[in-house]
Amino acid sequence: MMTKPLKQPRINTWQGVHAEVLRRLNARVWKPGELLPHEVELAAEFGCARSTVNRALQLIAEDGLLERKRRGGTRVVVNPEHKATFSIPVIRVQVQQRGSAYGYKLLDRQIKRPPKRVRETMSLENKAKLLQIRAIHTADSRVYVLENRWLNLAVVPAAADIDFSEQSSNEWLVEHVPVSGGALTLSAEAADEQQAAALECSPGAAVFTGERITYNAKGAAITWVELVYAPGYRMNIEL
Amino acid sequence: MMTKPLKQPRINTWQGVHAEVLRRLNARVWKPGELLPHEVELAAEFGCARSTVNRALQLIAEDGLLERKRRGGTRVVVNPEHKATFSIPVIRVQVQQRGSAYGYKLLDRQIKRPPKRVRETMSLENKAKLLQIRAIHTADSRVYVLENRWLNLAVVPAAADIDFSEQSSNEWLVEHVPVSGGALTLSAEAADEQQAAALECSPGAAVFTGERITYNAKGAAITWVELVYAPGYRMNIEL
DNA sequence: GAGTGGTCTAGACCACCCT
DNA sequence: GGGTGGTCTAGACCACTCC
Repeated sequence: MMTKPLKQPRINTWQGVHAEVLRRLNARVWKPGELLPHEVELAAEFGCARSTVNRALQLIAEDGLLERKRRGGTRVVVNPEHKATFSIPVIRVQVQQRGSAYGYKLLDRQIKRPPKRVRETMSLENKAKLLQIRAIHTADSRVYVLENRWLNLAVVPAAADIDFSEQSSNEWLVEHVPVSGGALTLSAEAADEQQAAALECSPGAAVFTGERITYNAKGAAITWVELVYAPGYRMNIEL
Repeated sequence: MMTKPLKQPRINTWQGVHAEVLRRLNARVWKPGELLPHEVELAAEFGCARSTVNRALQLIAEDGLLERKRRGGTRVVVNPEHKATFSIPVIRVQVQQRGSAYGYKLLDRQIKRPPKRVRETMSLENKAKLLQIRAIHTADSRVYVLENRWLNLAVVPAAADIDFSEQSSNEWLVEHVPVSGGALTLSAEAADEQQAAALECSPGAAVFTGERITYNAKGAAITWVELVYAPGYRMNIEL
C-alpha cells in the first residue's frame, strides 16, 4: 500500500507551480491564515527543485496572497489586498492608442516663483524660481488635457535652452532626464475660469485631475505637473 | 599590462547588480537604444553567476527600463513608461490608516434587474437579476464614500443569506470570494441629486468616482461596484 | 539552537529569433 | 544555424526568527 499517490504528473516549471498553488488557494485547499508545507516538501510533491517552488511562491507573495517569514514558513494572507500595476504613457501615446490624431500647443513659458503649494510639495526655498510651462494636448482637434508644469532648472539646467513649442515638456523629460521615483495624486476638481477657457467647458465642470511630482536618483525634485483632463475623461486600469 | 582592471569589488548579489545597472543607466553609460553586454560578459565583469545577473536584469526589464529578446540581447528602452503599483485596501482600512474612526451604514438592499450599463459591463442576460447594495462608509462621522454595488448571485449564491447591515459587502467579499481579475475605471463626475443627498454636498459638485468590476477564476463577473467619494477626496499613489 | 526562507553557484538544456 | 535569454537542477551557505 502506498500512502501517497505517485501518479501525479511532474510540475517542474515555475509557471506550473504558480498556477497550481493559486488553484489550491482559490479552492481553499490551504485556507486563509493557514501555513503551507515547506518549500522542500512542495518541491518533493511536485517533483521539482526547491528553487522552482521558491520562485513561484515569491511571486505570489509579491501579489499579496501569501506572507513568508524566515523561520515562520509561508502563510495564507487572511484579507488580501488587491494590487494593480499600471503604466503612465506619454500623453501623445495615450491619445494615439485611442486611435485619435494628436496635437500639442504651448500656451505659456516663463521663469518665476511658484505658488506656495508647489514650493512646499517640491521642498524648495522661498526664493527659488522655476520654469513654468502651460500647454494643451489635443485629440482629433479637441482639447484632451491641460498641462501646467513647474520645472526645477537647478536640477535640469538643460531645459532652459528648450522652448517646448514643438516637443512637449512631457516627452522631452522622458527622453532626457532619468527619473527614480515620485508620487501621483488623483482627484476630481471643479474647473476654474482659466481652466474652463482652456478646456472649452463651463466653469465649475467636474474635471479629472492628476498631480505628479518626480525625483531624480539623489532625491531632488525634478518637476511638478498638474494635468487637468477635459470633462468625460476616464482612466482605465486592469487589475 | 592588463587590459581590464581586476581590482573592482565583486558584485555577487542580485541587489548589487540591480543597483549597479540602474546607476549605469542613469549615468548614460549605456544609452537609450543601445545594447547591453551579454549576461555572460556582465557576470564575468561583476564576478558572479549568470543567474544572478539574469535576475537583476529581468527585474529591471519588468520595470520597463530594459527590453530583452532571446536572440537580440538586452537593449535600453528609449522612452521608458512610468510604472506604478498600488493596492486597493478595504475601505475600513483606508479610513483607519488616515487615523479616523470608521463607520458603516447600509442604505438599501434588494434584488432586481440592473441598469443597462451594468448589465453590459458584466456581460449578463437581459432578464438576469442581481443583488443591489447601497451603503455609506464614514470617517469620523462624516460621509467618506457612497457605495453602489451589484452582486451576481449566480456566481456567489452564499451572498443571498447575508444582510450586510453589520459587515460591508466590501469586506465580506474579500473574506469569502477569491478574485482573479478585474478592471477599475476612475473619473470625475458631477454629483446627481441622490448622490448629493447621501454625500451631504450640493448637486453638481465634483466627485471622484471609481467603478470596479471583478471576475472569478472562470472569468465570470462577480460584482460591479461604483464608489463615489465625498468632495475633496484625493487618491495617492507612490511611483 | 534549529528550522525556515533567501540567495548564490556552476552547469545544463531549451526556445526563440535574427541572419 | 547559431547566439541570446529563459529556466531547471542540485547543492551549498547564510540570515532571520521563533522556541
